[in-house]
Amino acid sequence: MESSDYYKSLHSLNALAIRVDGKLKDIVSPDSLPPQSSVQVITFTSMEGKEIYWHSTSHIMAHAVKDLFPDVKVAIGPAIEDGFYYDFDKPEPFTPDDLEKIEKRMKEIIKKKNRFTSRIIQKDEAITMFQNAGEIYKVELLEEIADDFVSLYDEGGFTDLCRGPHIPDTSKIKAFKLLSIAGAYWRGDEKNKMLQRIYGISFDNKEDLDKYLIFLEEVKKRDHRKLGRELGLFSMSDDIGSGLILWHPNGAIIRRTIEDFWRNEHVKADYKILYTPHIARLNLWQKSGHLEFYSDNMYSPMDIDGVAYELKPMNCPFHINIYQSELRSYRELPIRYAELGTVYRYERSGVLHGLFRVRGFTQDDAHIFCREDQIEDEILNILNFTLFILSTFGFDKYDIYLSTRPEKYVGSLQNWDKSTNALKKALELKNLSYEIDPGEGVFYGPKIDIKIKDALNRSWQCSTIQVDFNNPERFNLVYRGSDGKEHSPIMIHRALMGSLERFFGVLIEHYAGAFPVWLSPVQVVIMTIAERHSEFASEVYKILKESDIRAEMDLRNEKIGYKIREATIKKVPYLLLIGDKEVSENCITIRKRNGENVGTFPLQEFIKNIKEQINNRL
RNA sequence: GCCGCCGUAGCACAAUGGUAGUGCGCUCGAUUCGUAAUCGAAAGGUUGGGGGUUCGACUCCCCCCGGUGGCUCCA
Repeated sequence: MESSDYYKSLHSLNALAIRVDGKLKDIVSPDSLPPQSSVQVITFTSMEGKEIYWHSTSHIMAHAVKDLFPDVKVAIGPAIEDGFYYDFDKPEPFTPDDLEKIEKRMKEIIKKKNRFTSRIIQKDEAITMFQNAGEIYKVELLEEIADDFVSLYDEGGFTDLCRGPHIPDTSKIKAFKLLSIAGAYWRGDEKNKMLQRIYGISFDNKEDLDKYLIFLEEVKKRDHRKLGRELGLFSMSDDIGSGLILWHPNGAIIRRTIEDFWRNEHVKADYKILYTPHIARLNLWQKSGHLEFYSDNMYSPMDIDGVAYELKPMNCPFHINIYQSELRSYRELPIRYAELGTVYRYERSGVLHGLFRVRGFTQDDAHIFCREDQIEDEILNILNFTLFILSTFGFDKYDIYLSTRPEKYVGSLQNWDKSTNALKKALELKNLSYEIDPGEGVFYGPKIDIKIKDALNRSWQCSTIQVDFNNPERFNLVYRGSDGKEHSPIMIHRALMGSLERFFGVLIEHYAGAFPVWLSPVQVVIMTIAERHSEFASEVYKILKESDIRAEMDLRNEKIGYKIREATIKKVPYLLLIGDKEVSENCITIRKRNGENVGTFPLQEFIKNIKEQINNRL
């Protein structure tokens, strides 16, 4: 929640009743009430109201910090998606040691069963109070509040400017943990002073905390940077540079498989596949407006024979150029150009993160040029196509956002309304629930962002569908209509996976490195018990290769247990064991990476089976 | 970019300012052993780079490079 929102509705809270599991637990009554007082009832059942627990815990943390470091100034401390934080202004950095001390002090406060009480006071009175206490950040917040009254919450002598609500008393926190310390700008603005933020989480029982800590362990285990190295998928190198990805053989196999699938499906969906250069003359970027609107993300131009060229941060101008290479008729539309286009964008060093945020990446980009009357159908098509592609990779849950007109925009209000409604209508036709992100559209048009949810229910921004009024105008795009006159086409940008790099990173974490068979770099490892089985194993290998199955052989003079362990760690879906029995019966024994011993079968039966899985993209 | 933390062999990690080590992996040798680690040997390092303090620096200080947790931004 934005800090401004956070305090915006301070005035609406005059008194608070708290119910837990339907039973009235507490009424927090203010000492003084403005004339128009009312009672707000908050009902929550145990951790259903976890934000309230988290918010209350952040107060307790701030209380503990003030106890231990009286000179620290407190800023804000809200509940967030996973836990809470509080920002502090303290000259010396907090150390991990300090975290332990703070935790210890928090436990003492919790034990005291301090009641959370609220009171409403005059804003001016509050300002004086916080000014006297030296709490300059609270004063700054207070000064922005329009109302005459504000609410304060107190717990054991720690008083904070706060809208509430809170748990009845500190003892309701049964388990908590402080997780990390990080820098954060006051009010999120880098022009402001950097404060120290402590993150934490809390629960009303210990088991849930343990579960959460296990979840964090699982997140660590799935980290694509760790798995990327262990499985030979990708790397980055100091010699090459930050944010630039080397795709190793196993990663490259997965990428190629994704690309082949992507291209085939695009051809089926009547897209034309393009290839375009990585650099273009600076003039082009001037014309497209990128130089004006996007230069912060672009690299310095290079000089080629006295002409300035620029590394491409986007593919659109190239596709537009191809559109313009001929006169277009209304009969041709929609024209759908798709490209796995590699772009380079400057990203600040601090934001780079594995495959999730890089400086060179390949977008699964497409630009659709259509008539106004086709826009709804096209968006619906794209939406269907997106959901199909995503579900193929096991993503069936999404958060969808519709971003509307920002303050700085190009195009007519009429166009904005029309296309925003088209996006809305498509979402509603598909019966997809979405949230509106007001003012978060791109300057050139509204967009739909789809955040996919992975196996751990974490959200990732990948797909985006954007309507563009800017480029058709800047490049003066036209088509000849049935009336014989020139018309301006609508342009839609879309990326389904977003970028191959980020999508790959998400895939790695989603599957925890255990890719489905069709994506697995190595689908089968054939392993022998003893050296006398090598010949038979080689025959099996040859047949599998001929069947287009990605197989490897392990003929080493090692124990079978060792070979199994190694292949299992590499997350190879099928292990084929070959010993005396298999040779004499002319079959193979199958073991899966999850440890399941499937049994002994004729090779052809296995091939038929695995091919079926691969063809069905399982 | 900013704040904090980190940088030691391919990987994971040790080493109160006093000779740089362990495990895994790699290489070699032995073992031919049926469902997650056979035994042994050897190789492998200007401790990210530069400068300083010190008789002596992996260790302390400064600058740079890179990574990392966040802030902001985003595919």
